[in-house]
Amino acid sequence: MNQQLQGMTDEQAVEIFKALSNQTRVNILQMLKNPNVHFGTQAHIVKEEGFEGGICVSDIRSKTGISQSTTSQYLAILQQSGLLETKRIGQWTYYRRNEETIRQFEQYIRERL
Amino acid sequence: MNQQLQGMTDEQAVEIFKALSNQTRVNILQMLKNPNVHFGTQAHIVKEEGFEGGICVSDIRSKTGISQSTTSQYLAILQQSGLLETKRIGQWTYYRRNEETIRQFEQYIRERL
DNA sequence: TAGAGATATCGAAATTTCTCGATATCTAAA
DNA sequence: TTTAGATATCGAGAAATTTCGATATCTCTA
Repeated sequence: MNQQLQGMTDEQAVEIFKALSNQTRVNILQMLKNPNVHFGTQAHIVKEEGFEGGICVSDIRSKTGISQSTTSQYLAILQQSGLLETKRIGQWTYYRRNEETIRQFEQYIRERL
Repeated sequence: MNQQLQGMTDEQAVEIFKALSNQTRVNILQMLKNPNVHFGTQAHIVKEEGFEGGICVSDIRSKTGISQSTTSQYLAILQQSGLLETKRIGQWTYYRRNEETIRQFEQYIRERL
């Protein structure tokens, strides 16, 4: 049975709940929903290289009020849960939402919770 | 602006994420979705007093493999987050899902996350 | 190849969560 | 009113999370 039919496991869902059990991490996910609104024209929003909408760590940090190391860790937690995807381009690491996981998470809540 | 239009706050949603960041508590919420399936005919499923579908703490405990005190605490966490509602009838405390909160939570995930 | 900027990782202290057994409280029944 | 059963609360030790500053690593450029 393939992943499309199977959907998300309970374990994956609990990892996502853990990732979201922190207001700052929820805020990060929400800000990345509309990068153009939350990050100004001076921000480095990726428009090429097949990673459109990606925002670099320091731009995200400047919106959160937490330290650089905590920002990096929070982004790793969100990425490991599947909610974000990441790509290194040059010296920057860009993060953006993984809409496919978010869609599966919505489906889990709707059908399995 | 009333609650219906306003929807759930970020703070309420984070409380729910915390409540669900534990596999046993997720299991409890899932079992309460279909009490007749998960709790046998010997279970005390409320059918009167306006609290249909409610299950008492000891029946829930017998399905979870955790201690009585932990079961009681987990149910309190779920109730305080709004996911469960509770009613004392005689010497039993019954818990059941609060489908209205769950619906608002689904809406939050869909529209705000 | 040395330096600067961006990000990741490490180590640690403070706080929170997990989970239990013991005990207290509440209710019905003898 | 004493007892028994159901549930809640308390106190505590172990584990996990939070969050930081310091430091390491990576990449571009001088």
